[in-house]
Amino acid sequence: MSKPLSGRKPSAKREAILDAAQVVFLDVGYAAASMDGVAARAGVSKATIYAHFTSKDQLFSAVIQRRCERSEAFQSIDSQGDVRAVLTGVARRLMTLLLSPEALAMYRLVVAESLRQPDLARAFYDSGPAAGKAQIAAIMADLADRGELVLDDPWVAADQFIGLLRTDLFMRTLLGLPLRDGQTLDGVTVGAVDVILRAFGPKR
Amino acid sequence: MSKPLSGRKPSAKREAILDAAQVVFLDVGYAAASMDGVAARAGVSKATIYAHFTSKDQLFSAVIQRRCERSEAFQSIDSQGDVRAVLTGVARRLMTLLLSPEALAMYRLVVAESLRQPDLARAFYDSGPAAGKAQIAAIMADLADRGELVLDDPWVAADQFIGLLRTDLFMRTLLGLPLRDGQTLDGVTVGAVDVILRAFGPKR
DNA sequence: TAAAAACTGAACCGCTTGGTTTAGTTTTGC
DNA sequence: GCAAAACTAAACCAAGCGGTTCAGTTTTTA
Repeated sequence: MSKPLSGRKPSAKREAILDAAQVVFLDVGYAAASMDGVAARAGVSKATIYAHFTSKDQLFSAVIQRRCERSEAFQSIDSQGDVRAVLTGVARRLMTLLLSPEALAMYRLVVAESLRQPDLARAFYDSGPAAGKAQIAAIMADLADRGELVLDDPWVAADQFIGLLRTDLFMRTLLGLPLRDGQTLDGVTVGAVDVILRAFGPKR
Repeated sequence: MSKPLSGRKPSAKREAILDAAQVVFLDVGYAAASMDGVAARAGVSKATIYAHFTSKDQLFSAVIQRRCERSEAFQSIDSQGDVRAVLTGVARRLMTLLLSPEALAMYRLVVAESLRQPDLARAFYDSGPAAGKAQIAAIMADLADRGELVLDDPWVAADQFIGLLRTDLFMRTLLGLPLRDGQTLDGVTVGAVDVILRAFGPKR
């Protein structure tokens, strides 16, 4: 009858609903997900859901927002050490993140709904691609300061580095297609680092 | 009463249905699109749709397939001339294709449905990303033969070249977010070509 | 011109959906 | 220990969906 307006105190039920909704949405997609399904999975009555969230849209949005806030993909990367080693570490980390089933599911969802729910697209972009790029740009700027790289603009370089990682391997995985023979995470990683080093390495 | 099994003769109604379905699907997404809506837009009765297509799924599939078959993105590219000019031409062409509203809408759709409709994902991949990559790889192989590039594997290089183009600009456009200041198609194009030339150019 | 095929439009079916309500039960806070 | 708040289960609603049917009209074809 009355909504728990109580700030965002992590009510147990509320969390259960969000957890269940996350699973259902990421699993079957936005449109195919039903509120009854979410309620069942959460072990909660449908009325309770509507006591916490005003609509399916809003629940969906809350799910994505929460997942976004939680992502701390690149905290604590040490930019010390050999350039190649640093870049390889970053690349491998980003690759495993990009290729993780949850990240892919989320990407599929957000991309599909982005035009219908611009706020969501923004939230996703800011806490996903933009945040990652910022971290990588910072690292590359560091390397440039140490003279290990020669960069006009670390942001552009970071952008290009990421692009070199999101290649065919990513596309195939995203689409659920089998990988080609010899198409490996490490292969792509090494290839990208090679290109970056040849393009921006100090040895000229 | 009887279905026009007549091969794939381009019946006028059939085309009208496909056209309308394409607009509707690409516009509102698969789930949100209704057969009544398609019928209305096609100026056709719903029964006629079901005389030509067995289900919503199949209609959707037919729409995507048709769009895929039609794409002849890179026919007639001359790999003669200055390396930089050739690469820039290719890049600009690919960028405009990638950023076109229809291509983006299609990408959103297919990515969203890929897990539910694997055949569709495959068809899209083969006639889209894979076909493009093949064309670009061929061009790069040409350039390598002429000694303008030094490549281990033109396929890998093509993959990386494409990756360098599908960067932040693409992501933002895909998500419907406004572009950053100074974020232009030409900027990305030039940047990608620069990297490729520095990484694979002959002057060492 | 006449039979066959394609098409219409609207009614219709069964089902699911998002969302609400109600009446009653449990949990919580003080 | 009690009142307020949270929750439940189930019924319920209106709407929209994919898909079918059908009686009647138009178009094709030869």
